[in-house]
Amino acid sequence: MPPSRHKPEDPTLPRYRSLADALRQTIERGELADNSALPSERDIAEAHAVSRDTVRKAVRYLEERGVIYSDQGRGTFVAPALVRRMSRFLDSFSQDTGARGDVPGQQIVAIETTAASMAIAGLLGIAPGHALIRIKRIRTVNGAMVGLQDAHLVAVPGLAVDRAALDKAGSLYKLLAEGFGIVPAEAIENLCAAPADSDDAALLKVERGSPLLVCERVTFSERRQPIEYCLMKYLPSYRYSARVSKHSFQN
Amino acid sequence: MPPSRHKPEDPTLPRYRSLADALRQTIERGELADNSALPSERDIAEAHAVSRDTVRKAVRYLEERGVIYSDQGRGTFVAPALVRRMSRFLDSFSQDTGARGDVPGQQIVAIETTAASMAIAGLLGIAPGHALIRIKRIRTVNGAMVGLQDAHLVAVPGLAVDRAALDKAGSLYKLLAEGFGIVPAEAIENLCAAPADSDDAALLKVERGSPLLVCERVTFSERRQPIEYCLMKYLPSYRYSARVSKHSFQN
DNA sequence: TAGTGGTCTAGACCACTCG
DNA sequence: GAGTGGTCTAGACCACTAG
Repeated sequence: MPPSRHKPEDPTLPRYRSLADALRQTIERGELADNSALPSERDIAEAHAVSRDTVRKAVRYLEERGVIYSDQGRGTFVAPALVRRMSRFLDSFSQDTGARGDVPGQQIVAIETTAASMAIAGLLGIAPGHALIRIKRIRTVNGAMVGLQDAHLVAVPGLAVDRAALDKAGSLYKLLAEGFGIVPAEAIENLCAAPADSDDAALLKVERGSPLLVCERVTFSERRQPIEYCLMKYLPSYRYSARVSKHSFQN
Repeated sequence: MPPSRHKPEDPTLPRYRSLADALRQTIERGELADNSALPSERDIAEAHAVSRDTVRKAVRYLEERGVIYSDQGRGTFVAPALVRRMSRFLDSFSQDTGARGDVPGQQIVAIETTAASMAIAGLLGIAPGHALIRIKRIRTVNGAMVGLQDAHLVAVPGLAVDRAALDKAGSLYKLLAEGFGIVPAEAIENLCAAPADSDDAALLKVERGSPLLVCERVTFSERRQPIEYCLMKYLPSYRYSARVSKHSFQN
């Protein structure tokens, strides 16, 4: 058994993840220009004393995240910075904007218990009238208002959300994860434009009828149980970003 | 060598893809309920006379598309229909709406050659003033107007787009692929709400200032060369859908 | 023709879940 | 403890690209 000189920072991290992190760092350090070729998978395997299959896992991991791309028969290449920086992930508003170097904030408008309407019940796969915890907030970035979030949590025994706990956690998802072990794994989102109604206008301090970006989200737990329905309305200053890849399509 | 009863419809399709298609069909036929467990990977491997690794590739393929999900130590399960039907893919407007059973259409407003502004040049990684082919269209679904698309193609030798060819192909991406071998592989998108300006208002027959969903897209070829910048403005009736997964995030 | 990524195999061990 | 998915290996062959 050849002694591996590979020293994973986190001993629990699988080898292909360590390798992927190492490769990503090499790229982000600027040692490889955009669209330049990485060493071949066989060379990387030898250099890091791992099997080629492990290299392929690392390569695939980075490819899914838009960091590199492979061409059969040609090689593997560094994705242009514009693509590399982009990756759409399920994340709380707080982490999402935090990752851009901005400071997220919130003003809690209301927390109340309600009953699910037919529309929301249908989306969440629960019975109409099922208890929901509704959390309405104004979101801010660097102190400036950017939009409203109206979350409807599926009430489950033991789940309780109050102002103090939410303020302390700063993020609803963080509170759910750390306080109740509820971890979002997947979500579907639906976006469209819509005019501000009187409530929106009052809260966001814009005129009634002015344009808002409306995003509806249904979030699922790791076991694909519906967690929440969230209706978000953002001012025009807010940007929603996505990376779309051909591989997501079936051919 | 045990005789495999597996008969791939397309002989060029890799085994894991055939297997994935077979599994997907089993699910879509309704033989497996939402959140019910699939057979274990080892059982599937034996049943289909392939190695477990091939099964894992098929499982992963479907997992990425939101069709199934795996839990370590528990098993692999059918994703709920709501998630299953959702997958965001890079596609032409035509295929995108066609996949929903609607009939896409277009009215070509203008096709002209322009010079890249600094803003667009920066996004596309080309020099300001570089030639662009601008294609402005009104998009329709089932005959009803849904929005505007203003595409700016990076001009390359031999590339020519005219009304007749575009009308015939029906889709710009189809024309690019079949006519010029230019195949989009990846794109980044940026969405926000904005009020209609006078041009938008006139073309879309709405009032000036009424809300539109604005989507900016930069598309890249398989070799990550910028292909186009496209500015899209949609009426509130248009829905943009996305599936967001935790796996896209780095932890 | 040489080198690349893409697929496939057979086997091993680990981490996790659950009865 | 039995069964599951997750990782890893070593080797093989294929499909494709390029000089």
